Amino acid sequence: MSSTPSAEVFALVDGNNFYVSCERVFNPRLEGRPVVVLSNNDGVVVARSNEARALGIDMAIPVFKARGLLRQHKVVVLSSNYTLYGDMSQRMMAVIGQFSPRQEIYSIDESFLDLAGFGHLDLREYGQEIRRRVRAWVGIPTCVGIAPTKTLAKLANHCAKKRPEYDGVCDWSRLHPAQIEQLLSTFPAGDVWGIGHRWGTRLLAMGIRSARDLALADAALLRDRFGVVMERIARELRGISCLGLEEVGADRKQIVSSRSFGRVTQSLEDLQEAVTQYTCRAAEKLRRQAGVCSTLQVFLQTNSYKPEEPQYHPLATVKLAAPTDDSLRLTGAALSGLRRIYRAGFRYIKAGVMFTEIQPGAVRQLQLFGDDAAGRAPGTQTDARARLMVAMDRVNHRTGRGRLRLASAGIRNAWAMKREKMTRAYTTRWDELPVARA
DNA sequence: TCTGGGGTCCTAGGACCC
DNA sequence: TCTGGGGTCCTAGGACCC
Repeated sequence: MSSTPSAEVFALVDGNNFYVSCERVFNPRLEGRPVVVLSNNDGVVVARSNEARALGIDMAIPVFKARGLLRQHKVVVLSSNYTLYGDMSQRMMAVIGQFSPRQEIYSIDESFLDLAGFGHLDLREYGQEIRRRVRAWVGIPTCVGIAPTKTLAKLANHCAKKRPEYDGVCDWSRLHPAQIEQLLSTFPAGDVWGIGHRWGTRLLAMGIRSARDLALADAALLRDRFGVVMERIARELRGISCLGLEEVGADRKQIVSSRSFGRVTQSLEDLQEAVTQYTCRAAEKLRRQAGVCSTLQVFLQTNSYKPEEPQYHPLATVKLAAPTDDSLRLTGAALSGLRRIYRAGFRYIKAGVMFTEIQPGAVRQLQLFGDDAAGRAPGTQTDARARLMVAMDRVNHRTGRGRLRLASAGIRNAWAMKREKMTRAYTTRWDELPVARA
């Protein structure tokens, strides 16, 4: 594939089977065994060891569908320990960051490095050094893909992982044109970064099967049928860099807190408890990034896996009088939205709260007609509230989430997520997990 | 019986304005 | 027969990612 020479060089470093690898660091007996890690609610498989993958356990498969395979092969089943994975991620990213002045942390287990200007080095050897250091210092096995565009770096990373001859590092620029040809033509278009299930199917229908087909496809046609995103992907496959490194850990533009219930509920009281808790959780995240929010959304969902039941997926948008990070105000707004959309007679399985229109707290607009203008010294009540929020966050951080909570969060929480089933056989493993301490 | 949660970006279409 | 046109803002929804 001919490509316009690009001055850019990206490395994509990612942890192999990251969640499983984190567990193995603290429990070496898991080495060599099939292991899966489940989603937050023990609902679906979100990580698999190579051994589990070889057994045909698919990613994102619901646990109840995989139960037979899991039992038959004595697969070790673990609930997610996001505290552990988050901590391991930070350590891993810090080590990887030593290898370039510019790093983008793309996800919990993936990081792009800017290696432009490192041309004097043997980048394959450099990649091996990254792998060795992360393995030695953090304990996580990684693979490295190096290429002139991020999309190709992802593809190279995939090759590094799947083809033993690369020994964990694939440097695109060191491949012969014939090798590149061969790699691209055997790589399914649907597996290219940015092509999901829907687009993959549509591409197939157009006769575009491989990454090579996609790279060679007519750009105007792609743009017309799919939009600029697809056009960019095709260009990136041709070696033309369209996606830059996004270095700054930008603040979230939206914050979501939502969760499925342990069992369906029809009661407004249950929903009020849930919405209160989700709003407070989102507000904590908002304060952590020192942001304020002026619009939020509340949504409810019935179980769409049961089409025979009446379906209702309402969404309410609530604008606040002034941007705020105050849990009480935000909860008041969320509950008013909830009352607007709640209808009796539906079996709700999930609720959620989404903060949108987030801005930095430093530029917060003063409320013209509100607490501050009500005859008190400016800022008095606002400041007291802010101090209360800080205190609440501190207590909850130290003593566990939800220790201090609003009354409307409730105590009974009959709807709360349960783990009874999955954990029946493996609940003890929680206790067996050594706890990582900084 | 049992199907995750938290993000981003882009686009189409309606409302509104001049 | 024929019913302005263009810009902007907002929202909902669709697609993708891990």
